[in-house]
Amino acid sequence: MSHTLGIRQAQKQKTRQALLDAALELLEGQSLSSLGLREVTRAVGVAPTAFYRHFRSTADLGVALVEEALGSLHPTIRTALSTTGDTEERIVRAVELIAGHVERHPAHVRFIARERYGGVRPVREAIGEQLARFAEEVAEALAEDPVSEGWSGDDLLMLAQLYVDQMIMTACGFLEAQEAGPEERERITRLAIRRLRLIGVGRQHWLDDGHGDNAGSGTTS
Amino acid sequence: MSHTLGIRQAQKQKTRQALLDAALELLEGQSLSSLGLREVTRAVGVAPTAFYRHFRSTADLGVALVEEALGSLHPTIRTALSTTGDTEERIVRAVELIAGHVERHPAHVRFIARERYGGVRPVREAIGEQLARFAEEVAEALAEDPVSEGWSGDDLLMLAQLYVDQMIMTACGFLEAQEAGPEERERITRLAIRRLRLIGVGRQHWLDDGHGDNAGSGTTS
DNA sequence: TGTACATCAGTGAACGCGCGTTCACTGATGTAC
DNA sequence: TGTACATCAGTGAACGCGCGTTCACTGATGTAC
Repeated sequence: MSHTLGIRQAQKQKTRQALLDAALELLEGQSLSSLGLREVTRAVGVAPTAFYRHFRSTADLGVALVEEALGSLHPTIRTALSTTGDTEERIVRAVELIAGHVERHPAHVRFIARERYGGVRPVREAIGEQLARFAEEVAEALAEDPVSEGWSGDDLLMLAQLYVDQMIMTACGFLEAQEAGPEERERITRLAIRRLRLIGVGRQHWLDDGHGDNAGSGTTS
Repeated sequence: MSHTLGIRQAQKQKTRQALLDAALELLEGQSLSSLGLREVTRAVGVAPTAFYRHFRSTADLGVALVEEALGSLHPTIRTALSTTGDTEERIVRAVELIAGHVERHPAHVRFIARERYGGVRPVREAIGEQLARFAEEVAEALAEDPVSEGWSGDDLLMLAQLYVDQMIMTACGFLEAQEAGPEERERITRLAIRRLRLIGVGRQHWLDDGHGDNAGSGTTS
């Protein structure tokens, strides 16, 4: 096997990753729009000019970080979606998975939360696109569920986006709780579970309450 | 009446407000953590040193902006809460009120969205505190509603926070829609209404489904 | 009303510093024969 | 295997520039008599 990437390529990847890691760490105390190129290279221990071998600008690096951060979130979402059991079990499991993800990748979560509406347009757009794709994936999984019978695709996507937004807000809650302590973490867990329960109750009675046929139409006859 | 503030005080207030206005405008394209003091004074047309007569730092100015931005949101919330009518009417009215607010104060909304999880701690904390107060206010209003009979205070606060978060996310949606066009605005409106409907359905069946007695207790017997 | 003094919002020069970007370079790695 | 040349990740000096902060100042406004 000779496609071992070559020493040069491997070293380049290593430096690139070091730049990404250093940037992520520096971003814990500031926003991407104030992150300096020299700051990042200084943290890594390379010359400022080396930065340009990997990224055009810090905004470009930011887009790479979006891929990394949401790439690490994707498997967690897929696991949550493939969980079996009754509604309550799946809710608890989902919240546990989010808590675990925040514990493993706090800087990723912070970055996404901070830059989702942040000051760097290409990064904002990259996050928006990825989250839209997550929502589609969630909607597909929801469609498999017997509870979703009779739901319009539009409504399923609406619900999926609601779940994705909840996931991110819960993750932000856990992030803030990290500074506080384990009892705050516990509080956030219980709060998130009850939020999901309430949405779940709404979901179960959506059609009973006559909302099934409003979808996509502007008026109700 | 001699408490007309005096020429000096009035002029000082005027300059202070000009600094706030200029900062808010500059923040449309960047985050607070990259906003420069000289940038702001240049935009206003005063010397950089004049800044210090009003704020200790840009973070300090940011906290003042939080008060301004959430101060402008407060009346909108109070109006939404005091709206009468059935559930559907109140939902539609609430979404209209949010849309109107975003149209009147887009920069305020953008600032809050951007800095809620932004890189400047005192600003983040100021926003968190204010939003918590909004949630309490919403919870109090919800408690008045006959639908809330039998709800624990904890659950009411949970629901109130959910509504506050929805409000902010809807506002962000309208903000993004401003760049797109009126049909996107219409889409966001319909989406937000359906989200609130779903939460409303969950709210109406919360007790039926046996969630009323879980509140505040860690385990279910 | 007029005068003498105090206050203080805004000035402007000066400082040291770190920024992003350019450029020609070096020397290890890769490739062709 | 050995040699000659090409590639290219990382270097280091240099640039012009805007930054935050300091300081002593000015002159309009406020106040006491």
